[in-house]
Amino acid sequence: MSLTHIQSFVAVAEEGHVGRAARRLHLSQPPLSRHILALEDELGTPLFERTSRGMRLLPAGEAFLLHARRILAEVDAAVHTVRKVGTGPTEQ
Amino acid sequence: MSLTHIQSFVAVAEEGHVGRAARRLHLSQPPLSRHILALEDELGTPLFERTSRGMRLLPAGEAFLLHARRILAEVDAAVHTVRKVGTGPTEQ
DNA sequence: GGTAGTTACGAATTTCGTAACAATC
DNA sequence: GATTGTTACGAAATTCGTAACTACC
Repeated sequence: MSLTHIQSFVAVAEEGHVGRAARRLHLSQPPLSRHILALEDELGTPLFERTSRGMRLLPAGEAFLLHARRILAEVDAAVHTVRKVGTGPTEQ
Repeated sequence: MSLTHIQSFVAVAEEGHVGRAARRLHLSQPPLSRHILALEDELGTPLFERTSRGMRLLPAGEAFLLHARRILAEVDAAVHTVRKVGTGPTEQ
């Protein structure tokens, strides 16, 4: 599991479409499709239902999405906090 | 930034020593040292003070440690939640 | 036949470990 | 000189993109 995979998952979940998510991430479809497959393989369960029009979240995917967003938000918060402290009062 | 880097950071923060953290992670020292350097480079500020006996957290590192632990805990929770839902009532 | 996701495969990138280095006691 | 972290560098592993494939309207 990697942050890249998590970002990919969120993009596909939000777009409901690997192709659009790939464009949004400036990536081609195959690697993005592989990210999702790797995630599903690692978690041991499918996260999406493949329809003729795209990808629809399964219950496991809905559950993962909540955590995924929290993880990415926490990473963001970590970066901002550290940058603030790092350039803070004691720093030259 | 990757989850691997975050795990490496937490191990070094807890051990106060790259060598011990490397053994704990089943990794050799150089890659682990590089993980920390990459993290510091990406965050734009040092996280540790290098002493003659090991690594001591700087204020920026202390701040990052709180977030890092939350990120790893959230990843863990995501895995467990999805596994539970995935093998849940609707699944065969 | 058009639109969707996936698989094959070679090229580019990343990451590892051994060895050598630098610095502090 | 022993113990620490870091840099050099070649080998191994990963990840990418193009092209080809499969499946469903």
